[in-house]
Amino acid sequence: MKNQLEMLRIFKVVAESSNFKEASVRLGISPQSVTRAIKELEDLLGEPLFYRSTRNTTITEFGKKMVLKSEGVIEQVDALFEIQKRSNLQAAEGLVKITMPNTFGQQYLLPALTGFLKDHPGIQLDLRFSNLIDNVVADQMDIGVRVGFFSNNRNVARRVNELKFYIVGTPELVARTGRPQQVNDLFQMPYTGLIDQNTGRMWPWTFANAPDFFPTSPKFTTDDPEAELAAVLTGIGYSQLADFLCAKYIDNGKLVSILPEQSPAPWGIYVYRPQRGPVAERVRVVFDFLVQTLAEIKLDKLSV
Amino acid sequence: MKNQLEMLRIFKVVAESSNFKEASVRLGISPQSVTRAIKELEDLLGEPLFYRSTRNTTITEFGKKMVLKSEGVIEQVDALFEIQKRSNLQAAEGLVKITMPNTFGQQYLLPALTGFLKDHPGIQLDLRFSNLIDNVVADQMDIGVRVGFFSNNRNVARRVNELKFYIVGTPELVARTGRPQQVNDLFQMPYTGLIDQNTGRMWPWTFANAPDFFPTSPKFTTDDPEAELAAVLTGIGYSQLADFLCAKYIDNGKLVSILPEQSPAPWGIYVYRPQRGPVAERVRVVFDFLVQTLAEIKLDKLSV
DNA sequence: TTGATAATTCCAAATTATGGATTAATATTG
DNA sequence: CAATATTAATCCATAATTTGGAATTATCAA
Repeated sequence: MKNQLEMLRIFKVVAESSNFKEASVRLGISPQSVTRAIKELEDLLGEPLFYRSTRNTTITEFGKKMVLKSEGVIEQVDALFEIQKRSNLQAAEGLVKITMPNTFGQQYLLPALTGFLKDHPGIQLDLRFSNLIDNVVADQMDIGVRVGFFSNNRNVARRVNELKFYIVGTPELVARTGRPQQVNDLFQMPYTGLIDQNTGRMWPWTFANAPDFFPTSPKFTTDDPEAELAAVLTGIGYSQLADFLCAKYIDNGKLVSILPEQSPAPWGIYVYRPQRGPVAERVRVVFDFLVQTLAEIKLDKLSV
Repeated sequence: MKNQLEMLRIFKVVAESSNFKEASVRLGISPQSVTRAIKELEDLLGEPLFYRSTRNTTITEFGKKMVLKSEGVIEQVDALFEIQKRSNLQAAEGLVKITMPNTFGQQYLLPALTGFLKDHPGIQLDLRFSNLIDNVVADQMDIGVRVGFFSNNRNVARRVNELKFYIVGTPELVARTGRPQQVNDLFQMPYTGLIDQNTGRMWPWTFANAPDFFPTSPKFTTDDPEAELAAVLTGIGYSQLADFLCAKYIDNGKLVSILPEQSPAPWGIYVYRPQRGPVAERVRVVFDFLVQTLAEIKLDKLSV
């Protein structure tokens, strides 16, 4: 395989697929070609891109980094070759509706998007902040940003970043209760709970090497992550919080990270849009901007 | 010409040359290929890149713009593919994921690996302790340590040490039951059993010159080797234990080794890693360290 | 244990790229 | 003004590369 760019294109699709076979169908080529392209790429890069057996294919950490870079390069090349088409098309203008999580959206996306609007005077945005996954609303949206997982293949989804979770408490709290040495210790100490607005039930705490914990008797309960953060900062109890909420407090010493080695697998941050029909230019522009922006954000300022 | 990137590379050199012939010399290809590449590029872009006659070639305004963009893209692609050259030159660094057995790993590997980390500040380790052989997890690991056998030839496995097994009991127990003189005597006496987490079934006892024994009515059952050791130390019953668990107790007289001449063939301790694809330097370094370390460990302090 | 499916390897066939020979065009020179 | 020299373009046989069917191996599920 002499064609570096083609290898990257194949790699990108494989990374978005759950296995080589699926990728080969999407690409309209044989699975053999996929195998060869990935192998060639791995040889060139000197590092594996996928952990794979005949029944399982998962991307490596290195692979994840490479996808983002590859996508950038591919987009640029395609942009080069579509210059004449672009000028033919209508300019990006019109209304774009986006749904996103409350806290995360207002903290990270709102500032970026207002900046974006200055560069794209023809575009209007309609932002809906909600932690609820409401399909009726979602179906009327052009773009969505969500944390967690999708089981929905009507969408084109891009995993653009990830959220880590930390168990945290104030230094005073730690002094009072003693530092928990293992996961089980936590459940004897005061803690706060967060309601999942979708189900009305408590969010479980998850760990790398311990079963999920469903808070049964929290000192404080809310359905708003920021409120929970505020409560934790007062020293009411321990909590498992997303890095974008608590990282800065860990850095400045207001909070202490407990049992960091028990951090669960990080959650994905996804940008998605409905797959129906051709994509309007204005939607594509905003979508690409969000993907770009979110991929670059450093949510976790901690030095691990 | 299918290779967009190659076309851009040729275009770039032509733009820097005064004519196609010169470019062909610089590129080490024939002038025909240059002609074709530029023609193809112009067809794709829908616009001429050079004004040319047989005696003169000058770049168009459109061509000038394209050179700049092409150079950007080419640099990015090259940067992508030069990652490995840098990392090959540099010291090993990055994340290495290792899976290992609970007890054995924490007792022998954890101390060694934490020491290793001090000498290799660039390396991060992700250690997963499990007695389960879970392929889904295992496939995402860079290195594994296991006791026993492999049926899997996708791995590069090194047998680095071995585990011996002893039938042991407390001196009090021996005094109470009388010292077993042959294997069959054991089965009439109290004993403990260990569950194989992979199968949910009892581990058989094995002997040099007697058939395997499947504990049918143990006084005490667990799936954790350390718990079984603790039970045996209380004098509940006899057990067949790995040397790294019981050797020191035999030495200090807390346990007595029964029928040592019936010890089964020792089990291998293996360090392995997936065979596919190239091996990252950081993985190689840790792998070699583990092989080295494990080969040197004296698990059995007994003088046989 | 069997059946089904995915990844990989091998290899012959199909496709694509290559450059020598030729042709066409045009500036320079005698 | 014609002869000469030089270069781009075209044609085409050959070389090189890519492709996917068939066979192999591995793994999971029933």
